[in-house]
Amino acid sequence: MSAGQRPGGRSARVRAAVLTATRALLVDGYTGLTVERIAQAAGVNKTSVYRRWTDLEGVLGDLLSEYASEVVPIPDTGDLDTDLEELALLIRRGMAGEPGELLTALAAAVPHNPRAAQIVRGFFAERFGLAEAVVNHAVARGELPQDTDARAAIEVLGAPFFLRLLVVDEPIDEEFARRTAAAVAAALRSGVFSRAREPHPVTGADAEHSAVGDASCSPAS
Amino acid sequence: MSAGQRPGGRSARVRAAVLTATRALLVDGYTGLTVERIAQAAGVNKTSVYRRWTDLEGVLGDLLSEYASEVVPIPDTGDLDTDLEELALLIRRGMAGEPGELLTALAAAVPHNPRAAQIVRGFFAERFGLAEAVVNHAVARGELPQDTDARAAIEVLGAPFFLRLLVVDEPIDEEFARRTAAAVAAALRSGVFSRAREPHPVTGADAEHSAVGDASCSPAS
DNA sequence: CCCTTAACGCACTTCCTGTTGCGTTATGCC
DNA sequence: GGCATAACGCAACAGGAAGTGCGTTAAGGG
Repeated sequence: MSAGQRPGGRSARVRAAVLTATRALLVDGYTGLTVERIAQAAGVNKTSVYRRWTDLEGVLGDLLSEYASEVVPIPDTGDLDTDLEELALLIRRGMAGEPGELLTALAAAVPHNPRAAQIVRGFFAERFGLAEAVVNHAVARGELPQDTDARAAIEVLGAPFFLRLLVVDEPIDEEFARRTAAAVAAALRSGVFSRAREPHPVTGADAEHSAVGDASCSPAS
Repeated sequence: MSAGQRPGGRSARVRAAVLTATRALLVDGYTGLTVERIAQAAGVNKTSVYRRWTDLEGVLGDLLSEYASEVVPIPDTGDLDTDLEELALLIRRGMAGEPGELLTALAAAVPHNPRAAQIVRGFFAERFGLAEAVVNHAVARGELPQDTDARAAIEVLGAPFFLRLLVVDEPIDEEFARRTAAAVAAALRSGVFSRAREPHPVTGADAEHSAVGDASCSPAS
């Protein structure tokens, strides 16, 4: 197998040095992060960085893909609430340090950098895809309707974290994570995420709100 | 009253020209948007732009504050589900065109521009604050517990929209808006957003909003 | 109508990112 | 060990956006 061209010591060393330096620079903020600075911190010439990654976002993307390749244990405790809560806490921890800064930096580049957009979207697609298992397990256990839209539920679960990370300046604490998870669990149980959305089949606790609209209110004119 | 220094025709004209030009440039994407380009499109020298706004983000912020000053009618139909759904559709429409591009551009600048961060956060704080009324009205009607955290609920409602706007590349359609609104409604009813959160009273087969029935039927608004 | 001066336009400089050409190093293979 | 060449370092360059000094225009009050 041809591993690139010449992956011998030096190339690997440069790559490692650059990624390590980038990580180090990321911890104290993305502001002013530039290829030149990274190269300097890595003890490498910026030309090498441009040659290998072509872009600042390329470096960040490479770094992100390292995190993406880390196997995260998707919770599977046999209980939907517990699984969602642990998942939320997992997301929270994942955003706490470097990955958070990394995502912030890449997300900022999305509007004017197609490659950055592709990288971030790919990351999300993969992570969300994995997380769907939590919902699908509950479906398999019969806790949720068969036609539950797992993807949509996970999106609602993850979104508040990113709002806080990217825009709002409020802490992403455990309380926040637990509450968000509980909200999604409640929504799931209500049947809102059924693809053919009809009032809850769950627990036979009929009582729809859809009844409100039709019969009782006959619009006069 | 001293309106600045000399608000006579020219200043106002330049200001209007710049903002209009910026709007026009925003519609076909934020990419490559720069002070120089705006000035050129406005038939104005870039020096004037820098003097007045000091920054590209300054111009965008000014534009955003115009949108912020537009009065949006917070839904108040007497029914939580309807209110939330209309609110979601309002958010959707608000993100459809220029404001969406505007928020995207400013959000991208947040990580490396404190002023942009302040502007965006201020915008969100105001808008979210207004939207809380929808929840608070429901509390006042007795549909929701007294200690419901309106802010948290609105955050969960709005977040998915921004995730799609800023990161993910999926359409923000009406179906999406309705589903998100329904999810938040379900979560609210489950008591998840009570500040003193107690283990689910969920699926309160009884706890029906039978009270809703009459209120929503207020004839001929 | 004139005078003061706020606000603008123009040309220029500065700064920083990203690129290129070329000589140098050291890897991988014989 | 020696050779071909991938990969790197260095320095100079290009391009574009931010910022500045100064002369010019026109608002607004007398």
